[in-house]
Amino acid sequence: MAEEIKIILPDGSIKLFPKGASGEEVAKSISERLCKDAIAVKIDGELKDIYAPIEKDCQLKILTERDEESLDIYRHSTAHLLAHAVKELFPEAKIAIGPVIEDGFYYDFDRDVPFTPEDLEKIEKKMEEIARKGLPIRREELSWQEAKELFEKEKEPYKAELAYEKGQNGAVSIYRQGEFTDFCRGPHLSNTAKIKEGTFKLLSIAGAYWKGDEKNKMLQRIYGTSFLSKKDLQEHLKRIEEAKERDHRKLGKELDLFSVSEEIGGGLILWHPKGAMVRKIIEDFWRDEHLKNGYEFVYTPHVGRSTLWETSGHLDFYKENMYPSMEMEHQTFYAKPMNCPFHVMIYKSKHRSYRELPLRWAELGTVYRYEKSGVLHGLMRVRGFTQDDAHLFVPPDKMEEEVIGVINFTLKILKSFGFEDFTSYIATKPEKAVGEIQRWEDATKALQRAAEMAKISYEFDEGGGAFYGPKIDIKIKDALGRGWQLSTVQFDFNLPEKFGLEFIASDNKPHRPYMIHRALLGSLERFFGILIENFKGAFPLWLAPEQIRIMPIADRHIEYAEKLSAEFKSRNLRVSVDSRTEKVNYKIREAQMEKIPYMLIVGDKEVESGSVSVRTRSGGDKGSKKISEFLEDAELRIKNKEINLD
RNA sequence: GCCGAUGUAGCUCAACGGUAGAGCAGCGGAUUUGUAAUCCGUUGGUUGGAGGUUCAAGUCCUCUCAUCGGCUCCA
Repeated sequence: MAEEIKIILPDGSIKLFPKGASGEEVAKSISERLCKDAIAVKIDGELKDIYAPIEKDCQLKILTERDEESLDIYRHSTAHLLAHAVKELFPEAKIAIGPVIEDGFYYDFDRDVPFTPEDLEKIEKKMEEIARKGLPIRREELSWQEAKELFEKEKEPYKAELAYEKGQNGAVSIYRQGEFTDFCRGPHLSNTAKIKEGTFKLLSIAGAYWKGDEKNKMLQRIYGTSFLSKKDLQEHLKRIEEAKERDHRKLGKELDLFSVSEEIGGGLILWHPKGAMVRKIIEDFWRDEHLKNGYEFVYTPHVGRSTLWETSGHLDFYKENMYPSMEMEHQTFYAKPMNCPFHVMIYKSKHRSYRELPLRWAELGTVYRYEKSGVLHGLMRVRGFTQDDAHLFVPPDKMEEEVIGVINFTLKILKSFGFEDFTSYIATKPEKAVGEIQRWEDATKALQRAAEMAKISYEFDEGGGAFYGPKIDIKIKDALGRGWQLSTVQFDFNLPEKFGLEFIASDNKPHRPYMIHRALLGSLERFFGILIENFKGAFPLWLAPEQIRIMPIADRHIEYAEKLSAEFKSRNLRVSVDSRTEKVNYKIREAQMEKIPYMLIVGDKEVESGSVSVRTRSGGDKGSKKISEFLEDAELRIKNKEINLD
């Protein structure tokens, strides 16, 4: 009599099966449908292939489309299908790795001839063909030596290398489907036919270094994605389209906000009047809030002598990110990549007493950094940018309080721009670091406490801090659910040391202050880019470069329009009059495309009754309103920084 | 920096190795208009830059710059 094993299902029920039964059989015993839908199984919390024999009593869960883990398995099998198709079409291509990533998967290949977009179509067709064949996908376990030998025989050097590396902890596994064999941990779907037509798509081709190392050979990466249903894939493709529509580079051009000129150089931003207006409003707000929160402002130069950067250490650890030097009268200067040494020099300009600490010095400081040409990207990654920087010099006993204050201040500012969803990352001490251990621990703890007090979620990035101190980075989510890192609060144990910063405490002895760098918005360029994408160029009323456009219907209404305009301007509203001899439809269409929040149409009726006909960019015709009524409403929305107009 | 793609009028895009074109914008004129494009006319280009192949180059080749998708890196 065959030995029996007990299988506990998620609902608590227990079933008996002969030893060596598979998840597939268990599923079948429950229903045919479940068996057909099964993607993989979870045995005692471990993901396994659906056909894997079960050798002992266990808890078992059959994963279907409804389970979160299923999508990754599905994608991973799609990646194998991709590699399989490529090998059939281009046998000379060597396969490297093909993992699942956030929105899909990729597979790296080594092939002398580059893949073309037409190749992608061919590969996709071949994938469908292989899927339809319904090839069983089967796992095999073997020693790493066997695996290495196998892949060497198949002339797959990358796989052989992986077999050697991964094999150092014991046995490894491979998966076969038809003629195709891949080195893989699994689990996988049980059959290529389980990958349904219309659920996957190849998206792009890109270069990628083997193992992500610049020194290694560059391989060709094919990106793709797959979903458990056609509908999910379609939705994802729509999201990609939506992201394209929101691209700040596209909108920046259309709305005449900024540009980059080849003549000036890549990564150097020209802020056009409308973009500059938004920036001015952000800056004004930023300054006002800083004043309210106990900051003082400083201004510092754009360049500084090499001796400064030697003392600060930047020429040691940051040189490859700095613009090359400038020589002048036997002295060497560098454009600043950071503001901190300048602020430190202000600190050092006289003796500091504990009575004046903490000092909080803020500056919208423009810095220049050399970025490799290939990484430049619109406003998001540039070579000259303005940080909303500040440095805090804090006595140890006020350190924690100060950190909590900074985090709260940060969140308040971010919320003003309509961001609500925050996550944070606390980066702790890396192996190579400067500063006393005690200070690292105290500072890290303070960051953690601040995150807790502010009620934002946080994760530790162990060892992820800079060598000079721990930090907390705050990420926001935008309207499309994409994460962006904006704020950062970093301790610096290096500069106070290097520059010998001190303050005289009540014991009449010199002590070393804590120095904290922080930026709330990150840089004005990147922040502006994020705002553009988040709002799809339709800035909230308080930020809109032009808030109101008045549209007289005929020439005889211009006088009235101008009168209104003058009155609005005197109340600090940003308004213009479209007095061209054009139809109202024409004027509206233009204003609408410029995403102007309010359109006020004035004709005979309005002139007579002293009113305006209000139209919003989002809600269309709002009907006629008394001027005072309109003003009151608009001004309230501005004051409250409301995003909605209707 | 590396791999690949792209670069044509202000913008969006056409043009088999054989005279560079369209729509929009701009400009001129007509139209005095009620909630997303009124009509007519018209200007505009060393085809990113530099070399080369060819009787002939926007088109083919080399170099270079920029942009795009990634890699590495990052505010």
